Amino acid sequence: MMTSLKDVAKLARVSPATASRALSKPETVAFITRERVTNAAKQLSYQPNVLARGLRQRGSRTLGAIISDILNPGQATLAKGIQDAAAKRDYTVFMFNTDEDTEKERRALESLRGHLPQGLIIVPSPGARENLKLVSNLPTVELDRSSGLRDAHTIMVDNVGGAREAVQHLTALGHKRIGMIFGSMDVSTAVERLQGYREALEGAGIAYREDLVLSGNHREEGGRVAAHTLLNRPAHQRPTALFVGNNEMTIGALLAMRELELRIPSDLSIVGFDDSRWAKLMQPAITVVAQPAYELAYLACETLLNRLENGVSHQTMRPASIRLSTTFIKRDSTAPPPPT
Amino acid sequence: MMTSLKDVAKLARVSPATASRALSKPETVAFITRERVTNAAKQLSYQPNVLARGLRQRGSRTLGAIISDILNPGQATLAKGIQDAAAKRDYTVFMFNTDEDTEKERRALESLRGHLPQGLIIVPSPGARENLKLVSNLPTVELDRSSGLRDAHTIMVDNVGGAREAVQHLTALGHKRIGMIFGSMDVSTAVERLQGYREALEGAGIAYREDLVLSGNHREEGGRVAAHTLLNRPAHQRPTALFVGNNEMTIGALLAMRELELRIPSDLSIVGFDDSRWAKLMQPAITVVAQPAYELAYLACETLLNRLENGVSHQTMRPASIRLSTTFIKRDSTAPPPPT
DNA sequence: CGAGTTCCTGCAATCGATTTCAGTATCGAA
DNA sequence: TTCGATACTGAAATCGATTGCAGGAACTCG
Repeated sequence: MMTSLKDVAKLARVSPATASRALSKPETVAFITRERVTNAAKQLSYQPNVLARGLRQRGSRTLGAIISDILNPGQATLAKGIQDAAAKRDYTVFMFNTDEDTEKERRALESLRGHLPQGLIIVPSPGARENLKLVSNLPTVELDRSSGLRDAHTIMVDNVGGAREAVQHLTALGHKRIGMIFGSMDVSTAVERLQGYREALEGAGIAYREDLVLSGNHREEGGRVAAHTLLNRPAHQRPTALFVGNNEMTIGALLAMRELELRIPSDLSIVGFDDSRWAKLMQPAITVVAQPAYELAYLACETLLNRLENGVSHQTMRPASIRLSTTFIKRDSTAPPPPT
Repeated sequence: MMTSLKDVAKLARVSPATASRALSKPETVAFITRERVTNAAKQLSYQPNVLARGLRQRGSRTLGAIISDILNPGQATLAKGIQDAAAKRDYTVFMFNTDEDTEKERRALESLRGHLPQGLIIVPSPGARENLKLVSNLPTVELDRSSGLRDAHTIMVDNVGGAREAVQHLTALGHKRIGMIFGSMDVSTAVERLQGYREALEGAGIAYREDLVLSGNHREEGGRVAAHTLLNRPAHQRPTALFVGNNEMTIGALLAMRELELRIPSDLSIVGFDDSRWAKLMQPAITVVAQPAYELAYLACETLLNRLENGVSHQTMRPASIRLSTTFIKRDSTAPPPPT
């Protein structure tokens, strides 16, 4: 049913070769011939077969994108940014989800490989370093996190700075016992945010205490458990403020606080990482470190496409590492600590 | 340096033809030969070129999916359901976003067409009826909404029943003036939910009043404006309860109520359509009609794949229309109306 | 007018996997 | 021992678009 280039050529009374050139390299074909071909193509509503073209040209205008969890609004925003940027340059995207699962990531990469994408944008899972060997000569940009690969291009936010600013805000309010719930040690963003937390404490002359820092494993339930553990102590030992490393765990922390009947911000101040709809809808509205997720993803995709279209080899190009800065948004969930 | 089937064949000392058969139709090849081939394939970590295969077989194991807005958590859930179902059967998915824009939808379909997908799952935009002609012989399943095409397969929820149940809950509490914010008349779900609202009112012997029903155009801002208009009246004319047609508009309505300083549920009861994280996190938690979005999408994809693999022709198969039921979740945002 | 360009077009090869068709080897039965 | 059936294997065509190369026409310039 699909009309092929041969049909167009026949209708335009030229060879398939000429038809092909008329459509994709118009300047190499005489004006009048070109007209005949384009008309024929329009008349038959010809659509080139991407598979055939891709086979010959070794790769179609296709990108792979691997994100960690489409249900997380932040990641969904990344997905949208990638797609919009790709669509604008007339690329299509194969999108995969890993659910933070290294094995799923591997399968996604294998499946992707057969489609011969021109490039890859990935939010690397903890095991990405190994997995990415599967596609070692595919131009790749790492988004939001770093896999730790030596010559990778990465587009991330300034996690250290964002975390530092958040915790500085808390110390400036007079908090001394500030807890943190971070993701996990095998994800670079979590490590960096923890680093920012430590730097801010140090800057305020507050000693780092291991018992105030727990992993929440990036998920709501982990955040709830961690917060419960941190906060379920007598008032004089309990942290007076909490810094939470991502949006899902922040929800968990809020649930834990409700279970323990702690009030915000009178009993406890809280700052989250990642802004979201509900953060400003809550009462009180949650103070957060906002990330420019859409811009980040858009930029990652553009970076990749520029690299592809300039024909710069993956190998020779010096790895670029771009950091966008975060925005601190003060709302109503932070206040001076309760009087002792 | 993609390894091709020819390389595998050479290493296994067989012809490419045999190598191909050994991998895809094992029973037609002698055991010992098959072993040699599979070993060679593993050794070279051979990955078939989907483009070449797709070219020859006229179509790769690829599906198209078009959803309306990946940033809406409900739609993101649909995306995930589709992907999981497809991955389980070893299909890959081209995912597109329309942002409810008919023109974007058209471009997505055109782009998709060139990739020769085996099938399509679509959340139709208002203009889908026209756009879908572009791919008229592609097996298609409509998800969540109906385009109105005669012989379409659709997988939706029971919007009428869900809305009816929500409004019955309100009438049972004693509400008489119940407002509704619906999406728009050109989207089937919105029309059906409005229908359910009318049926529930009728069942309770309450007259339908046009001035209590406004369109919010599916978006947060539309919902806010509509709610503001409905609620900005003296207490004795103001609705005592509000039924909102989707999650985004519910957020808008909540913002409007905050602007007008109306308290939930003492001044006003509210029921939303679509459950979400924040609905149960809010204080008070919001009563909603929940949709089985993941199941819906998973089922849509399975339906499509079954149809494909049973080789049932698109034309002859009688159109299936599946409805899943919604779940009413009573939380704390509904209560009897304030005494007059 | 002839040689050298320039411009345009078509032939045929190519990408990688699948599949038809024909050919060889093996085995059982007569 | 020979014939036919069965089981495997390989050569070559095919899918649809692109592209290197060669050839013909037209045009320029001496």
